[in-house]
Amino acid sequence: MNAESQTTRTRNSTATRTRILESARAKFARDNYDNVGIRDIAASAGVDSALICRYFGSKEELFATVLGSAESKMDLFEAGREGLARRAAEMLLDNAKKDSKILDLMIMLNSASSATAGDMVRASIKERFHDPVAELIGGPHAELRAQLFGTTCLGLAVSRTLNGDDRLSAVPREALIERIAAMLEDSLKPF
Amino acid sequence: MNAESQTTRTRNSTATRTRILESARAKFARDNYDNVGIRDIAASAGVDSALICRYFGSKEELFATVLGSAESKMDLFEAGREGLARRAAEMLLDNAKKDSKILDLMIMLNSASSATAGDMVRASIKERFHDPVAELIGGPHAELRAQLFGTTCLGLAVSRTLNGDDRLSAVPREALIERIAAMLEDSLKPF
DNA sequence: CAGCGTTGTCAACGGCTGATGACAAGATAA
DNA sequence: TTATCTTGTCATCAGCCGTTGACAACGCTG
Repeated sequence: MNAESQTTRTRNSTATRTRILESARAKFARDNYDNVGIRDIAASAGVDSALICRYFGSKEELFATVLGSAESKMDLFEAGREGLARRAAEMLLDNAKKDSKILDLMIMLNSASSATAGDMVRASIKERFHDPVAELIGGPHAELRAQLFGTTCLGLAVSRTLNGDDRLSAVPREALIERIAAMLEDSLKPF
Repeated sequence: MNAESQTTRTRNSTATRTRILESARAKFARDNYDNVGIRDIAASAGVDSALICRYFGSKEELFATVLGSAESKMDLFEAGREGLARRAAEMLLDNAKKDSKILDLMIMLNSASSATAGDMVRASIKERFHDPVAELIGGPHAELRAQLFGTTCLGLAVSRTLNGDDRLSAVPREALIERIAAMLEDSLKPF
C-alpha cells in the first residue's frame, strides 16, 4: 500500500487506471460519447471492459473524470487580456500536434449533442471557458461577449473536424493566425 | 394507383411517408443521429417502426433522404453577395421559429460527429453551403474564405444549442444582428 | 510455506437497437 | 361478393450496449 512498494509491481492499479483514462480521452476526442463503447476503450487500454466499471463506476463517471482531469489551468489565459485572441488563434491552428490542449475542447464538442453527456459538457464549457474569459475581459455584457468569443472558437474547432486541414494550408500560416486573431478580437469588442 | 383514386383514401402511403419524413426531420434537428431511434420517429409519426424500414430501407437511408429533402435553394443566397452576411445573421438568430431554414443546418450540426452519418453530413455541408458561398463571393482563396464564413455560422449555431438563447437576449436584437453581420462580413474579406 | 488482499478476466444478464418476415386490415377491381 | 393489391402491425431476430458477480492469477505479508 506504500508508494515505494509499488515500484516493483507488474500489476499496478494506478498505472492501468491512468492508461484507461488516456485511452478514454483519446477515444472521446475523436467520437461522440454515445459512439464510444467501454469495450473500445478497454481494448485500446489493453484491459477487460469490466475493469473500467470497477475503477470508475460507470461510463458516465468515466467521462466525467475525463472532463475533470483536463488541464485545470488552460494556458489560453496565460497571456492575459492582451494576448487572449492571439493565443486562442494559435491554439486553434495548432491541433496538428494531437496532444495539444485543444484535445480537451474536441472532447466537449463531440459529445455536446449527446443526451447523456450533454449536461456535463455544457457545465464544463461554462466553468472552464466562458466564465474565465468573461472575468478576463470584464466590462459591460462581458458574458455575452465571452459567448461570442467562444462561439468563434467553437466554429473553428468544429470546422477543423468537418473539413480537415487541407484548405487552411493554402495560405501562409502567419497570415491565417493574424486574421483569425483579428476576428476573435472583434468578437470581444464592447457593445 | 391513379392519383385521382387516392383522394378518398384514409390510408395514404405518400401522406404517411411525408409524416415519417417530417417526424424524422424534427427528431434529427434536436438530437444526434445515434441518439434518435427509429422507434422514436415512428411513435412521433404515429406508425409502427417496421414501416420506416419498408419505406426507406434503413435508418441510414432515411437520414440521407432527410438531408436530401432539405430546401434545395436555401434563401440564404437570395439576397446576393451584398446581403449574404446580413441574411445569415438574421437566420442564425431566428431559429426561435422552429420551422425556419436553420433547422436543416441543425440537423447537420447535431450529427456531424456521428461515425455513421458524419460522411453524409460533411458532403451535404460542402454541397449545400460551402460551394455556393464560395461561388457567390468569388475572388482569391474563395474556398478558404467560404470556410471561414461557414466556421463562424457553425460556431453561432452550435453556441445556440449549447448555451440557449438567454444570453443573447441581453442586448437589443438589432444591435446583435448588426454585430454578427459585421463579424460574418469580416470573415469574407480577401486575404 | 500458507494466508490474504489486490488486480484482472470471464461469462452472463437485461435492455436496447435496427431490421425482417408473417400476418391482419383496408381499399380497389372484377 | 370475391379476389387482389396496398397499407400497417406484431412478434421476433441477431447484435451491441453498460453493468455485475463469480472466479482466477498475482504479489505482498505473516
